[in-house]
Amino acid sequence: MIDKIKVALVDDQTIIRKGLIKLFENHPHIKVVCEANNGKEIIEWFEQNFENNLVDIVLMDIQMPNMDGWEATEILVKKYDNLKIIGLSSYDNEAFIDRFIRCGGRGYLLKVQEVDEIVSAIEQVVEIGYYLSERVPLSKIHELIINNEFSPTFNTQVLSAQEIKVVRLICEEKTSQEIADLLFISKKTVESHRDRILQKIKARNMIGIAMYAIKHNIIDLK
Amino acid sequence: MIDKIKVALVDDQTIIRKGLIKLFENHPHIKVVCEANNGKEIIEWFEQNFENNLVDIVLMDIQMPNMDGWEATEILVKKYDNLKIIGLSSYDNEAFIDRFIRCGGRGYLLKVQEVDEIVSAIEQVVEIGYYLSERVPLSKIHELIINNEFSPTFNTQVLSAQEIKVVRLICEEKTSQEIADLLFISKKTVESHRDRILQKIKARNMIGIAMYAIKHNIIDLK
DNA sequence: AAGTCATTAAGGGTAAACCCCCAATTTTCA
DNA sequence: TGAAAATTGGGGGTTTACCCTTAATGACTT
Repeated sequence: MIDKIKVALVDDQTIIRKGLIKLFENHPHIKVVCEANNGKEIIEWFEQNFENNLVDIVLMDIQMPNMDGWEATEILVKKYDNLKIIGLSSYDNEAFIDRFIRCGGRGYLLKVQEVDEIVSAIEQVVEIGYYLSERVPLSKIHELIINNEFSPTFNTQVLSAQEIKVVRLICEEKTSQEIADLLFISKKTVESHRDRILQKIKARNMIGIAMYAIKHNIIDLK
Repeated sequence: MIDKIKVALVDDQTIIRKGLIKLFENHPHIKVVCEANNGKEIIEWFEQNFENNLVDIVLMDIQMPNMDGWEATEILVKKYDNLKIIGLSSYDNEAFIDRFIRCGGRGYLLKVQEVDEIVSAIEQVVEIGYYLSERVPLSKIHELIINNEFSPTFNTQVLSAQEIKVVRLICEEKTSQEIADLLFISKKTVESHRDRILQKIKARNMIGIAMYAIKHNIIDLK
């Protein structure tokens, strides 16, 4: 008999983790070999436990404290060649999916999808290397392979590191002068950054920046 | 032997629903008698199935399409006296919790909490009528009972209807003049509203208004 | 009947945001 | 290595946001 597919679960929501474990408990093809609360934990687990092929598939939540699913996926696929990671998120957001695939993810599942879909996604990734759905069509995978983007590039393709710092401070209700003082640059530079951000994301004003920041997970809602 | 506690599950995420059902499958005190995808579905289910005491406890997700958990809770507790509803959310947000308790909820659980906590929350609500935690302390329940607020009052206690209209348009990157034209009032009136909103919610600028709107569910992130 | 609050509206002032222009330096990448 | 992008900074302009004040009307409450 063929070995079961060895799956690692990464999700901060205990209910999801424990629920999936129960659901896979007597499954003929799938075995859960590891669970982690967040990105940091799964990376630590791999550092302590990685021998060849201990894990085939990681089911990775995206929104997590202590390292999100994008960052963790980026790090893990770089380090462990055979590892294939499937995203698992509440948000059907194209920017989220795009970023996840660019981070090296092989598929993207929504938490509203049926349990059977998760199983077939896992099996499909093991068999053909990626999971196709309406959300991640073949054309997108193709495009990414052709453009050699099947490896980490951040959502910084849009905003640069400094621009993201400015965005974060704007979202904290800071004025340009205050941001300038905090970043040790001139007010004029902050204004340059702000204007460039507005252009890049096609926003009219700082409200648009705030909305963009939330949608693209640049800031946390707490 | 005492009857099992009859629980209804309301959550749009299939994984959560199916996971909880599996987890409660062989539980000695708990029996899942109904599952629903959203607020609308659970209300329809009750309309079709309600005979005395078919359900003891509803585990109600808050963020759902087709009627959220607040609205559904408000409607159900009004209609079915013995029904007790526990909130189940991803967000540890005081405004969310407050609103849920004001809608008639008896407790609030986070999806990151342990499965055992869910079980004891259910048992506690059956025994003493509400579930206490650090998030919903006794003082808050007390306060609500004393002020006779253990029934629906909306988050409109803070912002008025017109103010909320202004907030929504601000979040769409509209200027005061544009909002004035859309609401058929003068620009100066819009500025009055805006200034009053800033005072009420203790914000410095429109970014603060946008953040408030998101946190308090005045606008949707889509 | 008095008080509170929502809604409407206005005057006037300062500061900040917004929108062009330009340009030097450094970093990054093909 | 050479081009592109990021980072920095400035001049100068218009518009908007922000902050203060006042005030009339209507609706709801005690």
